[in-house]
Amino acid sequence: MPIKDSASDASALTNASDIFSLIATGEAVSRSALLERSGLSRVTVTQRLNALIAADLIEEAARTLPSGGRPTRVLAVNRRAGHVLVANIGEAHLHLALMSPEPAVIAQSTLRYEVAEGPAATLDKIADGFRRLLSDAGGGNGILLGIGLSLPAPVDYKRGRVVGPSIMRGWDDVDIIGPMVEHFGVPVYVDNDVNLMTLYEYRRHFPQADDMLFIKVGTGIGAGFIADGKIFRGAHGASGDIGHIQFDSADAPLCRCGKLGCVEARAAGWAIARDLRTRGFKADNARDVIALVEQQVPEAIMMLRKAGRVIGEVTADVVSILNPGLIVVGGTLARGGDFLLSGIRELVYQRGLPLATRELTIVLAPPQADIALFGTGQLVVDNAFSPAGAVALLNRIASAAARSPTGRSANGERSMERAD
Amino acid sequence: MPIKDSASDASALTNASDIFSLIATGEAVSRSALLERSGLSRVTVTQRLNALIAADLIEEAARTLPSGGRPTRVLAVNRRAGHVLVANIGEAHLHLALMSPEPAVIAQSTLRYEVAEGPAATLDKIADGFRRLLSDAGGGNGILLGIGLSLPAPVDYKRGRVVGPSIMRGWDDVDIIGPMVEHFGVPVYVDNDVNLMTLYEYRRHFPQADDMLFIKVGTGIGAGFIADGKIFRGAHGASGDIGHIQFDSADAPLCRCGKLGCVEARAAGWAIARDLRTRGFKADNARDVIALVEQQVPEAIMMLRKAGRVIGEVTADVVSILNPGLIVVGGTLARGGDFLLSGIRELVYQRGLPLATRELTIVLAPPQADIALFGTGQLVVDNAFSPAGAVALLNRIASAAARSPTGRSANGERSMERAD
DNA sequence: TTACTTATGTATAGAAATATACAAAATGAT
DNA sequence: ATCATTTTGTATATTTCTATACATAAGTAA
Repeated sequence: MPIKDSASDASALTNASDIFSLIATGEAVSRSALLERSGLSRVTVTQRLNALIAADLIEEAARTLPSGGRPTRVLAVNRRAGHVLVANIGEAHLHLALMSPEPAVIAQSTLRYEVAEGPAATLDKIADGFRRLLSDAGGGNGILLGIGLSLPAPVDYKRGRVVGPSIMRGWDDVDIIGPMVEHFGVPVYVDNDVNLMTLYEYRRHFPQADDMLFIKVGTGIGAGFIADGKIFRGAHGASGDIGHIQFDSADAPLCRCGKLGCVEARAAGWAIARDLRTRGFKADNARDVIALVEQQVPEAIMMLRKAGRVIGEVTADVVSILNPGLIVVGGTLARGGDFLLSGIRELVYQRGLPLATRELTIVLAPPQADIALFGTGQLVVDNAFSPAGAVALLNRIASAAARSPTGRSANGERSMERAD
Repeated sequence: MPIKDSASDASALTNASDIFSLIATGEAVSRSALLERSGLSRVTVTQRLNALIAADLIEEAARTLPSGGRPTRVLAVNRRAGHVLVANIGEAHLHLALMSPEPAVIAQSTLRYEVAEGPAATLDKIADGFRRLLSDAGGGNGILLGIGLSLPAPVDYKRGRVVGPSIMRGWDDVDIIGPMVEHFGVPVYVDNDVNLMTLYEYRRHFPQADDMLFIKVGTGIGAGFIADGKIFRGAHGASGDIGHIQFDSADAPLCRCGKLGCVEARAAGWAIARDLRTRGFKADNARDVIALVEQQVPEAIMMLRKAGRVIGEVTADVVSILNPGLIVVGGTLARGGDFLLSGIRELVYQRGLPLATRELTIVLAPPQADIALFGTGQLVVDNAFSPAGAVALLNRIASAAARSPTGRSANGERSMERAD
């Protein structure tokens, strides 16, 4: 009865979201793990899993796990099953990428732009860039899982909007998700770049940490926080704004935010560059500072050390308040290594209570470019593979299949073959 | 077929945890809401709900909700279905209570004790006190939902142990849950008192807030934080330790923790009492300070105002880091009202970025004694009524019924009556 | 090779949940 | 009083899931 078969297959597929999510999030990598974690019966798991495999969403990996008996077959999301589109909006350029679910870059492009262009034109430019990436890459692989945008501003994540005045002039409270959904009809996520860097460091390098503080020390200073495995965003998406915590002192420098004595004005890339310029060096931003440090210029090294202690002071406060188990220091100035880190460590261990610091690890982020972009990809994939996201995804696939009566997927025959 | 009926009833009851949890947490108060929220069919919801009503766990409230048609019947947990036992361990006394699920006190007692007695003897003393409360109250109502302990020390909530050196000398890393479970065979929860005060303020007075910061200003200073509706506890349960954040200054006072310039040493009840004594007043703790403030003693008022500004300084940092939407100030010194609050407000709005403070509300906690004790009851009830807790609870009820073949509950007849 | 172990698939009967349809109840509005 | 409206209960046939049992697969260790 081929008709009934394909009907039950389709329902098995849309009901397979729990199975899919367990595999995709790595919570269960084998059939037996699926049985345990899902609480479903062996028959049901087998049936749903077969539907996922027939639809080419899940595949058996080549490797197996030793078990003492028959080796466990490892299940994984088919990396050609889907892709994501991400954009990192900087101050002077847009960095776009088509990514696989790992996430890894399939294709990318960089576009010039200025904040002055405003949100509508910029979002159109991004949509155009996305379409070009897709067509250049032959349409990508499989289904478009979702779209992500990284912005250098506070973002109300739930509403997907920039909140408050920021570098992104003209974007305050502008709807970003709406236009992008209209263009592509897939889930769209928007977040602050530091949050996304934090997410990527966590998921890629420190997945075992439950709580993690990420400190970005670049031209500006910001922090992101992972609590209980999730990004902590605060009430209005403005959490982690440690750059503008003030310290009193006689010579408190003026910050670009207009206040006196902010951490940024004492320790950010722009502040160090400012101080180096007064000493006759040529330096405009964090990259110039690091270049001087790498040339072993004593003044630059001294200032980086001093910046470390300033950041350490505020980090000690953060440690008292949040009690993280791990602190990861990234951003351009983190390339300065121990010159930056030693000062942070010094102040944190000096000021923190023994309890909060006795099992605290402070490390440098492994050097890697474009962390925010990868983090954006990770965010989209995490959402697509979450239980709720998986439901939506499989519904999307099912309705797409219903519209094109040529078959459920590119592999209609294969599913027939399996169904027998 | 009465035999089959009662068997299917029993299975309907243990499967009813999802329904129970929805009602108990207030997520669904009517049958139609249950249908929507659970995603189950009408028949299934009706069957499970009947099992819960037959077991006297859920009842129909007298009031109904207008709907335009037939009024909606309101469902609620039968307040006589269960009770909790809670203990607040202070520095010189144990405060025990038997509570209903609201939570409201059914019976209570206060026992003298000293920290020097050590954990084993203290836990025995608590268990004895609990048993006396139970027998005095005629065994409480219904099933014992769980037990909760509030401690004036950092607690690793997941492990249920005090972590690090603290006022609770001798308790570091001692198993608390094990002995109590052995005594009573029910779930046991242990948490820090400030966290529990935070939980109660949130659930009772500000349930609509997603993110909330609670600052306790008493003899000591501490903070608790609600993130996304849950207590945020940090990696080792030491989050919220704002009392020992340091500010540099020429005259930095010595803190009882051994460091210089801590917030506590400048603004806590013990520090104000210390300063009042040097001026010839008699004051030992926060209560004495408030007594002087209420007598309009100018020096006391001045010092409370100053303390407010110190707390405001550290609160401004917390706001930058966490970006809460609501700050609630409680503890003994909060009875000082605006004398304390104005300084906090002043510094927070002065130092915080516009974005973080533009929708920030800072309020006093409504005066109420024993908030920590109520918070402990709330914690136990919240856990018992959570989806996972409801599963365990109903299993416990089912196995208790299986052991006593006289009936599922005290109301066997009634369930028969309903079954027909 | 053979025995042992764990992983995995499937047939069958039975249990549980659903969809659908209808009926009855309880209120306000006309 | 009658009607419209919403809530709530239940009977029926059907679908879906489970439990149980058995069979087979694919390694390791003797």
